[in-house]
Amino acid sequence: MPELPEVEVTRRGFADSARDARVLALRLGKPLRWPLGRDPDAFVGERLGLAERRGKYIWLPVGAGGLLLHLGMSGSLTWSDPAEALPAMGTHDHFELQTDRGSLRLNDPRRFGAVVWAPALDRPPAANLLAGLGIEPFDAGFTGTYLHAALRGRRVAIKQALLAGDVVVGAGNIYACEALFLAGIDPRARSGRLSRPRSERLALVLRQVLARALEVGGSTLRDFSDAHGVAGAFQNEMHVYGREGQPCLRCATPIRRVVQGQRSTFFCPSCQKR
DNA sequence: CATAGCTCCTGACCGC
DNA sequence: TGCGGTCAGGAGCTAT
Repeated sequence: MPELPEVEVTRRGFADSARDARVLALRLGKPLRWPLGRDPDAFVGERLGLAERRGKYIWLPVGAGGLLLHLGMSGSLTWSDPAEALPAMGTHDHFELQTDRGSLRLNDPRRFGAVVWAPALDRPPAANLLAGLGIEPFDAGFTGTYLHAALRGRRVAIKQALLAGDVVVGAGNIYACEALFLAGIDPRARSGRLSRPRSERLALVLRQVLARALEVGGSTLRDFSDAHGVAGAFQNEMHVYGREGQPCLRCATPIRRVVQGQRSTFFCPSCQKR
């Protein structure tokens, strides 16, 4: 599942190559989450800017506007150089941007992903989709103090608060579970009850786990690969995610799985406290 | 405002 | 081997 590390790894994989490229054609496959919102032919001749990331979204400037892309849960973007023979669009290829410098293609079996045109990042529909997103975990403002204050008054479990993305962006199911394990916090703990020191600890380990995943190319459980088709390796370093029943790597207690908000949560009942 | 539930989609997996 | 049922999951949307 593409979370912040996977999205950022993807962005880095094509941003420089795509910058300043001229659009030759835009092709669409099956519908994604929302319609593109603009005539595909209108992109032809326009120039790409430098792709940036906000949360799990990628903003790719095109002409005077841009495309907001999301990988959903099974999407991957690949960049191929113009020299490479471009394979025909496959069943799960739903978007392709051909340029004079290469092609960007979105493959997404589940089609929870999105590619939406907006006249600017701060105008609809991009602005609507980004509204309400929390702080970037690598922003200097993301501190224990911030986290503690942002969670104040909340009754939802800390795991769900992390997933919601309105406090801090970037963590999906994998990294939320891993960060809580590393912080020694029970995922079912009420978010508003998190102490200052534990908030501090959580902010720190969340940044650390995301940074580590970024370093090793993200996590590849099934579909994910970077802009050059390379799989990530963080799945080999997971402590709790997907490890139900297996011994905790720290204390050997069997890892437990519970469901929170229709989502699986994995944790060590011994290492993680409320 | 905060929260819970529903929804999109399809490959993988399970039991018969 | 084939088939139906169930599950997973990001996040917007609706309802409470």
